[in-house]
Amino acid sequence: MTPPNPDRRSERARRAILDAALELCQEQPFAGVTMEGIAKRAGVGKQTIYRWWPSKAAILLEAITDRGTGTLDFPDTGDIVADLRSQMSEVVRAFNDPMFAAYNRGLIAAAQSDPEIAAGIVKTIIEPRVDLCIERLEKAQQAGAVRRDLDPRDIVELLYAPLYYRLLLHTRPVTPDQVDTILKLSFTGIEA
Amino acid sequence: MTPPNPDRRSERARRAILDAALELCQEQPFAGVTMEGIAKRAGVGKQTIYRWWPSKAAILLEAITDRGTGTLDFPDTGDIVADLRSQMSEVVRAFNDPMFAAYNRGLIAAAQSDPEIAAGIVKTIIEPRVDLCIERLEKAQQAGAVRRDLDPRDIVELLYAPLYYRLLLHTRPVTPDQVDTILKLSFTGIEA
DNA sequence: CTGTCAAGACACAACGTCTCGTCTTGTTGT
DNA sequence: ACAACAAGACGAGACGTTGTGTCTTGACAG
Repeated sequence: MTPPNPDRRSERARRAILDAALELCQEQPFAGVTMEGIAKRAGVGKQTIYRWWPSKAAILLEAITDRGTGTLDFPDTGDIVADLRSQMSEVVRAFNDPMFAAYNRGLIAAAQSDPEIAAGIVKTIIEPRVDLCIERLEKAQQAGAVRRDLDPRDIVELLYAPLYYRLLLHTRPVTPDQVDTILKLSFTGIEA
Repeated sequence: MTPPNPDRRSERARRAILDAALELCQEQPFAGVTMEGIAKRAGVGKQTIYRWWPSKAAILLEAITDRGTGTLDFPDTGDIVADLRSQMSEVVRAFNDPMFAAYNRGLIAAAQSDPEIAAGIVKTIIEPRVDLCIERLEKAQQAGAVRRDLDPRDIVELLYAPLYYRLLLHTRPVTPDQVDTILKLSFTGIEA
């Protein structure tokens, strides 16, 4: 009935819930994690979870953004290709970390039937990183290393989409080699 | 105990189940479809479903491949860019069909926690289409329209991944414009 | 003293297994 | 060829189990 009062919220319970959710996701596929399991592990009443979160995906999303990978920066050595390679390789490394891959796959799967989660993923995970990459690409455009008549947002998509494609469609493993391939194809073009 | 005998399987029940599954997926998100609901709609015992399929995703996968889009061909007018544009636009149209988009999203979401479904999607949906595109690209390479030092499989990924990226990450809507953008970027390259 | 907390009871829904009695299908005996 | 038969898939639904989301209780903290 009456909405909960955030001022009186227990920070201890909140952390316990986020920690428990992350732990359980490491031990089993995201689909197998339950609200009851999280409550049990966290030593918390179910009501306390339902009071603050609408779904387990929402918990995981907050847990991940809370332990924000920290710095979140984009290298700038002056060599755009080298900078992209190092940043994209970071993503490859993350996708090959079983835990991180599980988080991503689980969240994106949940997003397919939950628009709020989809919006949350874009806003808190994707967009900040895309924006950094766009900034770097704009500098490269001004430096004359990248064509100026292209929308940096489209370039980001062209570069990173193939990584997500393999992660989610399970066609081929995501490897460091793929980064080199993507960069070669997208920079010089496929036209003869 | 004893495995079921496919020779004695009722084709009527099989079709009723596939039809019911498709119907229900059109009426609600895939996550809301249940085995019991399918059985009810199909006028079928639950055991009959569990005897032949391991999960609802497996049913949907078979239902889709059964109503195979039929022809499944890749145009060849001699103009590789025009051919790619028309075929990719077909994918865009499919992704914008609410029903088809729901199927795809639901299946791919299920694939994130079910390796068999993932393998099934790749084998029966993705791969045949990728192979056709590869064939067409190889012709274009021989005709001198596309660089010969590139693996056609990588090119297919570069072209189609951005479509799936938007479909699954929900960043921007999948539009016909996107096809033009992808073709422009990937053919001429982003390097200045 | 008001509202969150931990704990768990509660009704509900779907799961996957099972048990019926019926119907279909392929085999066998005449 | 054709009936009688056995094997097994069928529709229906009961069953125990599990997770859902809400509600109740008493303790405790702001």
